[in-house]
Order: sequence, then structure tokens, then C-alpha cells
Amino acid sequence: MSLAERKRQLVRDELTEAALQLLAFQGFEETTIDQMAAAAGVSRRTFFRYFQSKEDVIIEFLSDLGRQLSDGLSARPAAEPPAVALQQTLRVFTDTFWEHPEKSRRLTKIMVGTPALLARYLERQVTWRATLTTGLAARMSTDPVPDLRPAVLVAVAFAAFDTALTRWAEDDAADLDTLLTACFAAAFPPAS
Amino acid sequence: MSLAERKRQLVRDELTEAALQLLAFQGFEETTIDQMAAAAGVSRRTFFRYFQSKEDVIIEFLSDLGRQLSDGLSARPAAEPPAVALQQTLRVFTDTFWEHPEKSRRLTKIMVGTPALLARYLERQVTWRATLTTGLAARMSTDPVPDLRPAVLVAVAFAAFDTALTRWAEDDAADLDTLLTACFAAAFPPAS
DNA sequence: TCACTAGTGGCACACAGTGTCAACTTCGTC
DNA sequence: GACGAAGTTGACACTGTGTGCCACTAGTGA
Repeated sequence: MSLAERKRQLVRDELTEAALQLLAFQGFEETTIDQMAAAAGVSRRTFFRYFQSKEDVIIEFLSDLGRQLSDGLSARPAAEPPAVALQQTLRVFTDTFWEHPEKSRRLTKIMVGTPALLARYLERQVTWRATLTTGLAARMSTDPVPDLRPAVLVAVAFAAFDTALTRWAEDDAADLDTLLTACFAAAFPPAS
Repeated sequence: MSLAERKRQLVRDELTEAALQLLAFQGFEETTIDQMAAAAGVSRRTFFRYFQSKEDVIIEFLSDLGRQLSDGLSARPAAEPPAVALQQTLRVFTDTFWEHPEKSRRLTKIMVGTPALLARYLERQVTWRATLTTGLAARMSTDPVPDLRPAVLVAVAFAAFDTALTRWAEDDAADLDTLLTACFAAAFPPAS
């Protein structure tokens, strides 16, 4: 990695860390971009050269998850039933979270507890759903336009995931993997 | 309704109608509040006395649906299985839409197609989910905190609903009720 | 006629986000 | 080491959202 790239990464990290520090004891709404930029020692204009919006500082950690998700689904064995394949695909989240457990939880709590951030997350989820739906339709060898099943299955999978994630953010003692398994079991009853 | 109230309603209607007119051939992002206010013949300041945000002009039509949803669920017979009760509860949407079919579809299309509006809708759905979860837990006579099933069932119901709604917005020939039934059938397989 | 109230417009302000430009750093090339 | 291209930055200006405040007006009742 070149010097310029490392410098860029440094500023980026400084910015996110400063943002998290401020958010921790002010809320998200109460923290201004000027404060985050000042705390990181850069100008407001520079902030927007690293992040597209105020929300992006927090949401960024799930930026390239879209590609990972579609890759994950196509990596699952073709014989696997949809519900299992989807559950395993959504493990990219738990895997990513596992790299920085305490930070992930902190971010998730903030995200779930802040309407503006939750909205951005859900907005992004819509695009993930679309890609996974086409992927699932392909492996089910059906056309997602007349056949609603792929879209519904993906939506149900995310419904289970969101429930697990929300609970995980609320309950510090909970384990995300356990919650995920429980939610998928409830969402996809044994018969399916 | 008093004169003052009717006047207020008049301004409100004028404002939403003006907004829809503008949105129809500009986008949502491209339309400013100044334009909407000017088109309705009021000041920008007055706009914010009727709507909390730019999004609210469009999203408003699902404002008191939260209460209707929880009322709807508690009105369902106790013996009814959760999946059926939830599907019937979500009919408040189709019922509401049925009052102004063409307008509802227009609004839904705009909503589904505009990230900012979709985000607001999903944000609101989160609160609906919470209230329906407590309601469903009560009728299942279980505690939603350790028992994840109520939350998951509600989430799955909305997953089915969203899929139906999205498809309905995309396909002009489709019937929302038919789509809803199909999505619920796919989300809650006969075994459950 | 005199308050009282609700609705309104106008003004100022804070903040998010974008375009532009001049200054500066980095890096490869001669 | 000098030089120019390319990338990074700060400063400024500007649009647009959303809010607080105050003065004005119209209707309402005493």
C-alpha cells in the first residue's frame, strides 16, 4: 500500500473513531459533521471526500456486504434447500461481526437505536434483497417475475435476520449465532 | 367540522395535491418545498405547519395505520392461527387502498421508487412491528422477550406484505389481494 | 370595543451537502 | 535536483431542509 493510500486510510479511521467517540455520549442527531471533522483534525469539506453522508460514517462497515452476499449464495451447494442456503449466506454478517465483536455490537446498537441509521440500513437491505432474489431464482431455476417464491423466501430470511439482530442489540448476553438459528427455525418451520 | 377545521383541511389537501402534481413529472428529489408551497399558494413556513418533513406529504396517508393495525389484530378471533390473523390484520392496507385505488397505486409507486420515501416507510414499519409483536405475544400467551416466535412471525408477515406491495407497484395489471394471498401462502407454508 | 386565539408570512439561523478554485504534497521522469 | 502530472486539502459560496421567533391578520366571544 502506497504512502498516499495509507494516509487516506489513516484519515478515514481517524474520522470514524472521532465520530464514534462523539456519538457515544452525544446522540447521533446531536453530533454535527463539523464536530466530527474538527475532532479528526480535518475540514468539513474533507469529511465529505471520505463519506457521502453523515450516516455513512457508521453504516460504512456494511458497504461491500452486497457483493459478499451474492457471492455467498452462489457458493452454496445446489442441492441445499433454499432456507438453509439463505441462512448460511447471511452468515457473512456474523463472520464480519466476529472480526471485531465489541465494535460490531457498539455499531449495531447505535444503528438499531437511531431511526436515521436504521432507515439507511433498511434502504441498503432492499438492494441486497433484489440481488439475492435473482440469485435464488436462478438456483431454483424459476423466473422471479411471475413466481413470487424466491422474493418471499429472501424476504423471510431477512425478516428472521433482522429479528435476531434487533434482539442481539438489545440483549448484551445474547449470542448472535444462537439467535439466528432460533429465528430461522421459527421463520422456516421444519415442514418447508 | 368547524370553519377553521375545514380551512385547515383545505390547505392540507391543496398542499398534497400540489406536491403530487409536481412529483409526477419532476422526481421527488428534484422537487423543493418552496415549489410545493408556492404551488399551493402558501409560504414555506406554513408547509412545515402541516407536515413535519418533505417526505411526510407523501407518507402521510399511512399515518394512523399503526393504531388501526393493533386494533385489527385484537379484533381477530382468538382461535385463529397467527399466520391467518396477521394476514387478515394487514388487510387494513388493502382496505385503505381500496378507498382511492388509483391514488393509492400512484403513491405506492412513488414510495417504492424513491429511496428516501421507502426508508421512511420502513422506519415506520419498525414501530408497527413492535406493537404487533406485543399484541401477537399476548394472543399466543407468551412473553416476547425470551420467546422469539411472535417477533419472527410478525416480521415474516411484513416480509410477505412488502413483497406483494413491491410487485403490485411494479406490475400495473396485478391485484394486491391476489398477490398478498400468494405471498402469504409462500411465506407460511401449509404445515405451519 | 376590547381582549383572546389560531393561522400565517417573513426573517434569521443551524446544519447537510455540493461545486469550485487555489495551494500543497506526492511521485514518476528527465 | 528540477519539473510536471495527479491527488489531497481547505476555504468559500451556494442550495435546500428544518426550526425558532415575532409581528400581523381574521374570527370569536365578552
